[in-house]
Amino acid sequence: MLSFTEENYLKALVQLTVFEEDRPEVGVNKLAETLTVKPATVSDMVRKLKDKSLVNYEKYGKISLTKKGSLAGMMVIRRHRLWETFLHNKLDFTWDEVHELAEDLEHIHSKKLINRLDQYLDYPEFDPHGDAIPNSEGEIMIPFRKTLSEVNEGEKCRIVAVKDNSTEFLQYVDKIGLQMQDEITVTAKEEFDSLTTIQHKKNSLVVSPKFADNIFVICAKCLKAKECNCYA
Amino acid sequence: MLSFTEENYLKALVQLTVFEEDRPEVGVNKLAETLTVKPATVSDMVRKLKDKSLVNYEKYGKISLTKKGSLAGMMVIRRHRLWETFLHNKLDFTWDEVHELAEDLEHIHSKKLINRLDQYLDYPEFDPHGDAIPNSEGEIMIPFRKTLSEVNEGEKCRIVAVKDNSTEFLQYVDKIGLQMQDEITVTAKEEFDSLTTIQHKKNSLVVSPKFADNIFVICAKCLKAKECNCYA
DNA sequence: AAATATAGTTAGATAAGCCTAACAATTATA
DNA sequence: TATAATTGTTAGGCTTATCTAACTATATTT
Repeated sequence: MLSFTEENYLKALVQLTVFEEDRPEVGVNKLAETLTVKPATVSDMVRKLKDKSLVNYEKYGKISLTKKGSLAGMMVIRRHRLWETFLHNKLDFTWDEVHELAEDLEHIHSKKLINRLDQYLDYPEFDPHGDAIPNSEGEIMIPFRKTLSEVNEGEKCRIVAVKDNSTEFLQYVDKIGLQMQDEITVTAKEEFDSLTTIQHKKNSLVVSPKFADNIFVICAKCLKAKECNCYA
Repeated sequence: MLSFTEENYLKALVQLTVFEEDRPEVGVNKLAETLTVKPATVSDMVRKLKDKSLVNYEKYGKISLTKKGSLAGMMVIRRHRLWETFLHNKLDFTWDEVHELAEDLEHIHSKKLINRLDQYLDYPEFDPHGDAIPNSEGEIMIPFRKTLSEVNEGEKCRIVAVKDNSTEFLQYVDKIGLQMQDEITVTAKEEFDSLTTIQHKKNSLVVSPKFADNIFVICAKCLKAKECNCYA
């Protein structure tokens, strides 16, 4: 049985090596930063995870997940995202409130519980932030998507997810009126200060690069995104 | 913020001093036994709880809850019983499965979460085992009830709760066909071996004293039980 | 009241997770 | 390539929650 802490290490590793970066390995410092602990702590812990065959690691080398570790991490993410969906869909929590609560709920281990919850929610594919929910085998759809920053001028796209799950960011998205599945068009990209202007419904909005980096979209051109899905 | 462990100590103390015994204090050994830890461990922990003003305690004395400790313990029990009700009513878990899962869920602290859950469940008064659920102020109805063992020969009563929440006991109750709110009549009490014979629907059942001690009933005579309720 | 039994305490250990401070290895750069 | 910067490791400490073993206080019984 994995501890609360071990699970958080594995979850962070999945996030860093599967979701965020394309390289399936990560250094001690990066992991420490993600978990807001000191590198010394990670050094110790990674040795422990290696002993349990959850990660591959050699002194002074990079950290990567074994199949076992990856599955365990993926299950934590499955639980997290299912609870988020429950809180949002059934208990009417706003999308900026659910992440923090799910940080605790994700550590409840019962497989039966989580599968019942999945059923109760009618097998949702995405959580309230637009992230795919791994299935009970730990497989996840990786949708073909990019950040708003990567969209070319003139292109039309659909907002499908957010990268940053912080309250501050999510409330800001609410404030300017954007919602998941909304269609937008990039009308201008300013070279000088990297501001992006988008057309959304009847309004024209100007967003910062920091903002645009944290919005995931699927472009009109590849709306057959479903066909591009793959499993991690 | 209380730790997982501290909460379990407080919960056990509420159970021992409010629900089970009438004396509002308990010894180190008894508490240790309840928590399945060694008395030495309790000795240490109780000192820590005293420092936090959660219990009253003097060396070699008895342990009792302060108002603060009692409220905290009651909230753990509220969370436990609401989660049990959720698991049973919404996720279709059987009554013998819910206790164990709720042991983990009860430690999720968010007051907002638990109050939303309460609302979602339509403010249930009792959990699946017939135990009253403390309200958001930590108040609880103590129903006027007794164990089946205490019922006199010839008396009619209604099953309202079980004392033992173990899978084994609950499955046994299921097996012999008893359900909460069922009416039964004590038709015989054998002096020699303390077996109790009850009439239940069309059947006559013989139950052991161990069994009868773990079934709570309200007698026909005092069916105005609601009027006898008090708050702890 | 003395002897015994029960109940409770203390001291010293251990394991998990974290820290700081000092050091070592690796990588980048002049 | 030598030096500097970055990255990672080790040693030693701290806290929480637990244990065992030895001891002490209180309660019961003869």
